[in-house]
Amino acid sequence: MPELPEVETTRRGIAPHVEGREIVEVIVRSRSLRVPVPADLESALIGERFGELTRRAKYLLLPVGSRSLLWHLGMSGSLRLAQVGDLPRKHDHVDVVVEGGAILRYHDPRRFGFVDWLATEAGVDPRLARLGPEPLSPDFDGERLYTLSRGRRAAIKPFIMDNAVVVGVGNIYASEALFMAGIDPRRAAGRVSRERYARLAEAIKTVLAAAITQGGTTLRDFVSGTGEPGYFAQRLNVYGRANEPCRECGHLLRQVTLGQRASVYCPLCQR
DNA sequence: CGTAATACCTGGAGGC
DNA sequence: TGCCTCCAGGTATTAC
Repeated sequence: MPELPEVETTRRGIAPHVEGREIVEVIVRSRSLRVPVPADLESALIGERFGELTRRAKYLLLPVGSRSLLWHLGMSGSLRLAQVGDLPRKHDHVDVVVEGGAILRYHDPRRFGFVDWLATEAGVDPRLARLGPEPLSPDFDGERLYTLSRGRRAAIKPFIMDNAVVVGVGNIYASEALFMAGIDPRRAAGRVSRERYARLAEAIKTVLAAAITQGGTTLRDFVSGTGEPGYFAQRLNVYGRANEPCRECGHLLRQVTLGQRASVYCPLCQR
């Protein structure tokens, strides 16, 4: 479900309802997420207040007292606001109830996501330590892509989805950015020019920023923290459109598999 | 080191 | 209706 725009949309939706609020109850219905829910989660959270919510890559960081929660939505997770009295549905694994009656409710059918303590001792949390730059920051540009890609024979699409290269670019937005930049997703990363990488970096920024503005992409059931769907799906040019006509040239879009992921592209517009 | 394959888990869609 | 296979927005680990 969530790539960077969906996680950012979630953060923006829930932040005003939980920041500065005291946690009054924690309900864990299933502890078996990708990382087991910490045994002390309930006891450690009650009585603390949420600090300012931030995001790094597709991770949400929620400060509580002297520590922070590291929350990842995995493939099918969502973090939504509910109210005391709203009955939990199947796969609603964790509720964090704050003063005033708002509930931060974690739903995740596939359980690829997790909530865990951010490591504080011994420096940086290993899950964040090796991440590349944020795609919307000035630290990310075509020059970085060009430099890191020299000598790489793997396809450019899995290359830009590598978190060590740049974070937050998942299957949807990698596909869309490559279309916008006119680059064939199968092309070897090391065989793309500096000029084309400059264009690709701009395309990644443009696509992600537009998706955030639209509230993310709702394919099946993504909803923001406040329950609204994202409207970027209407803007998708290639993702999910195999065998449909290219919006630019009319040629039928083709699907191949790269790095175990479906990749749709236009054989005429992308070279 | 880079690259590819695999594993984690559930549910929806489509074929029969 | 049911059973089967395939596919899905992510990431960590393993094996070359």
